[in-house]
Amino acid sequence: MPRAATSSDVFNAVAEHQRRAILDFLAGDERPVNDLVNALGLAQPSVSKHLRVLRDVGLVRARRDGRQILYRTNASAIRPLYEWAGTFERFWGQQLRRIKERAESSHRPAREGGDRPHKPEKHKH
Amino acid sequence: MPRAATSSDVFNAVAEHQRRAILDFLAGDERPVNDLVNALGLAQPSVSKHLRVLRDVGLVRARRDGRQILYRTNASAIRPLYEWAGTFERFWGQQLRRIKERAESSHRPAREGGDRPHKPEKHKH
DNA sequence: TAATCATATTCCTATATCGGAATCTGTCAA
DNA sequence: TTGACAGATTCCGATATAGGAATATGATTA
Repeated sequence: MPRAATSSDVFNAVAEHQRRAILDFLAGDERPVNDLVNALGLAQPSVSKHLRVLRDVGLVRARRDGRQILYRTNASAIRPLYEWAGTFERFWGQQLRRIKERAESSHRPAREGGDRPHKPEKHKH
Repeated sequence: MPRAATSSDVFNAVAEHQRRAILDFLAGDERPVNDLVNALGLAQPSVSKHLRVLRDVGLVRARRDGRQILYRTNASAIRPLYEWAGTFERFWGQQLRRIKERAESSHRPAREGGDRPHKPEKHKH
């Protein structure tokens, strides 16, 4: 089995660096494709293909305006990502605390039982 | 050029559904590999390979404890993702407002196309 | 009508991938 | 020691990819 398709969900679509750059550029207001080509320095077909992927997963919206097509980031499609990442938020502080503790205890060679019973130290035989 | 390596950055590593499941499971406290095998119903080699990717980008930390190796999610590595997604936060409300406006004006013969580029009326000639 | 601009699609190819099966490494117990 | 357990690694194969080049579609203007 190969990797999941880039257009299978937001996570896969957003994995590509250039597509994130496109979303950044298109946040706020709509722009024609050519603006992206100039701003990102990519070939026009590349931009079109990236936009296709982004549109397939709902990350951008498109609207024709005469000759050009105006794209705009659909920010709400990014929310699932934001919320998933946010579920780890409460562990950030926790982890920083743990690292700090470890750093402090490296000063003193003394080992003492902590408040939390953690598994036996890595020991070698 | 193929897709960027899964272990090239957090975004690519996290694109895979099973790896997100692993991160969810390993948030909070450390667990041996076998717990993951049982919890996710994946083959052991698959789990090991996913863990390898996650470790390469710093999303998990490993520690040997006797026969088993305990893994734990390194939540802080998820922050870049959270912060990138967060830059779009201010557009969510904005966009919801726009959608609402559009819905309200749908009573009247509103100009302005939908979310996809549709063929405009054949113009007169 | 033809010419031109703006964008999309198709064809091409090297490559990283995921899962499965088999195998290897390392640790503990008797 | 041997055996058993816990994980990691290697080999395999089908597949979706990203970029480049060439081409196609669609809209406007002369």
